[in-house]
Amino acid sequence: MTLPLQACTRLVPPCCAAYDRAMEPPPANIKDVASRAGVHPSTVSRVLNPATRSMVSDHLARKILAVAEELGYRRNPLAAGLRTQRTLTVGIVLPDLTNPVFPPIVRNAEHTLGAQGYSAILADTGNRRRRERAVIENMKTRRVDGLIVAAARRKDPVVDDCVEMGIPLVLVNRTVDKHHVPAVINDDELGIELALKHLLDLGHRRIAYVGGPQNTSTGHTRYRSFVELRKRFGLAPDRGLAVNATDYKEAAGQDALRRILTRRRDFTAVLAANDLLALGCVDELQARGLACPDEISVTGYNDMPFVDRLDPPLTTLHIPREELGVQAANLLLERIRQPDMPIKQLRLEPRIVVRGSTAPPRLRRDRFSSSTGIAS
Amino acid sequence: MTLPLQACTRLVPPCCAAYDRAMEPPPANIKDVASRAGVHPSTVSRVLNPATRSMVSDHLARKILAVAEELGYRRNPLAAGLRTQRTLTVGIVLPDLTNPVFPPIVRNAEHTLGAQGYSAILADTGNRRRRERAVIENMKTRRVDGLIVAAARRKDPVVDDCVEMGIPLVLVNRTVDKHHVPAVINDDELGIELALKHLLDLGHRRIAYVGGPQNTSTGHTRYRSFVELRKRFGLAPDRGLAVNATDYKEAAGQDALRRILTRRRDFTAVLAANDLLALGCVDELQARGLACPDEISVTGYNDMPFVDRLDPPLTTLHIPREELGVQAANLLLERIRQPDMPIKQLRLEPRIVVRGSTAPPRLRRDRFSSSTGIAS
DNA sequence: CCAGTGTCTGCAATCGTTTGCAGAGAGTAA
DNA sequence: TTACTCTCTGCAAACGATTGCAGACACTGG
Repeated sequence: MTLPLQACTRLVPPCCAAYDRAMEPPPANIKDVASRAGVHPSTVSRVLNPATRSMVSDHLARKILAVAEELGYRRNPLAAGLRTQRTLTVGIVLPDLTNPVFPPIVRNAEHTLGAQGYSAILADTGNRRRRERAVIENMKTRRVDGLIVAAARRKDPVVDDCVEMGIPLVLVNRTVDKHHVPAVINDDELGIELALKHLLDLGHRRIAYVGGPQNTSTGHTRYRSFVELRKRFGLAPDRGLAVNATDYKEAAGQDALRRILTRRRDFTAVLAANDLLALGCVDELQARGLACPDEISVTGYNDMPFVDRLDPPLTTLHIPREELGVQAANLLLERIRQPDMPIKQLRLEPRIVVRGSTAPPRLRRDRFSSSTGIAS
Repeated sequence: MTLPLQACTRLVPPCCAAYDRAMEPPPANIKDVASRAGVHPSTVSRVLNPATRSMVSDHLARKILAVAEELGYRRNPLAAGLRTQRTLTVGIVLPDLTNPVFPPIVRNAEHTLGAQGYSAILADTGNRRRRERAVIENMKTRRVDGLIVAAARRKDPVVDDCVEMGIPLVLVNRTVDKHHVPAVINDDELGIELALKHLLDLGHRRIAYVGGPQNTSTGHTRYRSFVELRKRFGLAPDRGLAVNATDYKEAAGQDALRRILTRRRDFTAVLAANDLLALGCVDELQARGLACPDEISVTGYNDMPFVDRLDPPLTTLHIPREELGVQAANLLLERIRQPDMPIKQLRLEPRIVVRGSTAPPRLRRDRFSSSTGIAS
């Protein structure tokens, strides 16, 4: 006869686990509950798992639940995850948490995930591809059940890998060029149309465009929409009035507008692809002594928190940030639970919020022609 | 003789694990590496673990590493965590991610943790105690190695529990009344002193105070500092000019100032305990047609992103947000690795940033006396 | 009384690592 | 040759839960 398998000496954990240093006993085990209730661990497991709960008689189940409660039993997610390959954990990957667009999305995603028992592990890539790859790799080895990615590029091999490996994944805010990746994004075409219409309605005709990085779907779509909508609205194409920034940051926006201003000064409005870019534009105008909106109007995109209190208050496109987070989370949960559902893409509608940074154009011929001689 | 223990049929995982649906083989495990290298799994484990690496001969180690590389082996953190009781995971608990103070803290904390192999589980309590308890409970059952808590109340039983259980924990931004909890906070006394001095230097004498919730350490300390510093600077105590808001939000700040304004109108400046409160104050002034800073100056606290571009640009106290995150993370790592080190509290110094919301006071006697009759 | 049916519970293997212990083997000294 | 060290590697028992399988048991109908 070999050693008894269940020699009941609970080994003290090998290293300095937290409860090792306190007086606390180790948290109760499924085995503890079982022996206290006089049943087998497997029965306890079945009672505690909603899906198998019906397998055990009501009377016994009630008793087991009582004992579990009494002992303060908590399921160990590591052990369970090891066995089931499910961790009730999802990864959230952001390009830049300090961009005020993202906190509301993250917050709402986290809430709705949490309500279903999922925890969110967060990573900020700082807009760097290397880091994106690294954090997603890390999340994969941590066996997350799914990913919410807000940092996607249009061509994103990391995302492709995840899709190929069958890891449930939902893109939010930005998407990739390939179809068939679930995503919750904004209707950027509509957004640009609203902004452009607004400017046209005010009477602007020469409208500059400061776009976002073309390797993001938002940057690309907004730019393309701008170009096409100009055509549709009967404006002549005018390449010189559009510059795409390399980054969704103020400095990049300022830089882009500066590049436009070095060659042209005959526009009366700037349509920016993002609030931060718009702020950069406002900075550049200010630096050159051009009044906004009196001389040049500016519009943004995203309606970040606090842009309503800026000087001037920014006319921009409001996107349903909370909704983006909630929907992304729900879509992900759906994919986790039913991986074979057809792939959904949600496109949420922005609405324009008119504030102080836009106004009808004023004739600036004089100023333009007089300043043109000394333009650097 | 019983069944051979290592019957080599890898069981297909019971449920629809990700790689189950793709063509991918299951990721290599330590046993695969071992058999491919012709050694025992334990040897592989020792090679892969830096602490035990020296136990195995260099030659063999090199070979094993090569095989691991070749098979694309990745340690399974669930299994390792189950065994070692360490998860390389820490929880970050926030009161409100949409408060712009927190993203930079989180971001930097996450980065420095990530550099050491730790992942961050994020939870936003929405400022609710119930949720705080719930998320921390959840993190504990997930066996996080430590916690960074930015949502602490002055009396916080949840925090006490963690400390008592010996779970490594670091408070950030806010602390608790009890001593001996590691924390990285601001020197609020200094901050209030700088703000008050600034206002005094400008010539203000009747200074209202809009404070934060008194159940937070920041709210409490800033209020107390304000009261004491008034005394120290020779101003008579004046209870009627100070109101503490119930929340660090604009609406609460506006409300607080409204309450002051119903009884008093003889102050020339408002010192707010937080930027959001300050914004609320500005709103209230605006609503009453009182010009800021011409009639009443306002100061904030935190130097949130974008308050420099507001109308008016907010005079406020800049806190080293990035530093807060980095230091909190480092302090936590230190505590995780050396739980018996003496407890540290870091107090970082704010500096004042003077902007457009403060100006010298103007005599408003006339206005005050004329309006006092019709004050609601 | 027996066979058949259905419900409930227990058994034991398994997920992938870690680690105390012991044994294998090489080397040295007597 | 024997005994004794010392270094390195293997063994096997954990960690805590899940689950396919089969057995126990009660009950029914013939």
